[in-house]
Amino acid sequence: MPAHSILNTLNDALRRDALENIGKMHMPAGSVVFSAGEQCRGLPLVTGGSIKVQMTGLSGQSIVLYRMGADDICTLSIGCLMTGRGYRAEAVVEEDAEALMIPRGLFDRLMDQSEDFRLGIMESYGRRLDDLMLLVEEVAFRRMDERLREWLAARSGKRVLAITHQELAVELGTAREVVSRLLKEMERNGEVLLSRGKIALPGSFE
Amino acid sequence: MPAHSILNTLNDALRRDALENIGKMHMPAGSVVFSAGEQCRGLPLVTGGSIKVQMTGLSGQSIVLYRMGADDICTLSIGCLMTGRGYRAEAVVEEDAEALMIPRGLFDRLMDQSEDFRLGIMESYGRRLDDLMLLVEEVAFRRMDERLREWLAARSGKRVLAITHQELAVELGTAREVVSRLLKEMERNGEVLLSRGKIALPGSFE
DNA sequence: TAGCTTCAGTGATAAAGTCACATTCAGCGT
DNA sequence: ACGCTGAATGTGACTTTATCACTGAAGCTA
Repeated sequence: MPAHSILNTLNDALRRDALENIGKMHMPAGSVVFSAGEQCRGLPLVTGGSIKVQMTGLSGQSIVLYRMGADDICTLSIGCLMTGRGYRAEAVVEEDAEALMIPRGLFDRLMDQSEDFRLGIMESYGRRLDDLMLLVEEVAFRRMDERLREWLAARSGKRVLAITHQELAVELGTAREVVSRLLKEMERNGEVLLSRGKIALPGSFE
Repeated sequence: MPAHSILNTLNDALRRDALENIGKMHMPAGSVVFSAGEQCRGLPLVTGGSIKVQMTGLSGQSIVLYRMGADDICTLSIGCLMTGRGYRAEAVVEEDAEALMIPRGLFDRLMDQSEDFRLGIMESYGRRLDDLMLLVEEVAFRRMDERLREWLAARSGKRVLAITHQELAVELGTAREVVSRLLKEMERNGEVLLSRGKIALPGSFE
């Protein structure tokens, strides 16, 4: 079965326990892992693919909070698991994803009996808090044109991005018109090449 | 000693352990609990007063992320404690505060041996994540005049707030001028009464 | 009371968000 | 191949927020 590094350090007894109780999930791109208000039924350990977590405000506008990929832990689920409150955000699969689902009982046993498991969970939590703090700062203080350029630069491995302006607006937490205008400006500068649902980055058209 | 509810459920052995190893801290208003980059030396359990956690961006601008009060746990410290990375934010005492400082070793023992302690830590983490997610949404999408009014309304218990426009700007993650203009507008509407370093709320001057 | 320092007010301008609508494109059915 | 339709994009007009560069006012201290 696809491994998750947090399981590597378990002793034989716990490993057996884990093998018996872990559920395996395959989720095709586009599927919704959980949505706002929903109850949590276990802790997902992501083993592959890409999942984005986003929230929708009262205003109806959405913003992407962070992504999960191979070897990530869905820290957000732990809080829901422990308190019984529903999710505040929703998670959508971007690239076909796989995850191991740890049910509540097993989670409690692992937390009780494995120091390394606890350590992994705590580290994951810490990283998530850091991410969110950085996001707050970015949203509050940074200029949108810089943030857009950085978002694109971070994905310059792909020569052509298949994304609409609306989706990009949700990534950055802004309005579609703002993204459209900035991209148009960038196209005039020769920084990108636009077509319906696609953004071609330099290197792909020079 | 001032209690923290997370310690209430410990059994006798752990309680003794705790009593022997917990450090007690008194911090006067204005003192800095920790600042950015600093290493973490233990987990603070806040038992009284008020501490604000804020971060300063690359731009040099700051924003208040959240506050801690009686019975709160400084979740942010756990990540630093586990990974050894420095704090990304800073914490400043607003109203004289007290906290119990749990050193790393004791924290590990409590996490190992008390299910309730673990539960308390996880719940605290969950709440903090929720807070930060809500803050992201607020900063990204809500109007500044509404946010300012809500901030003031949440403190309408005090008839007169002793705060400068600059401090208020940090609370909301905006510029001082913006706060000044909005407050001036509110004063024209009779919603507040301004004087140097003070904001008088309705009820105090009607 | 003169001089300093901090706090607050304000005009000008740029960036970003909002609203309303026009235009363009891709896919689909006939 | 043609025209329809819905989604995606373009854009003007206007408001809100951010930034810059000051001015003025309040309180403190020597």
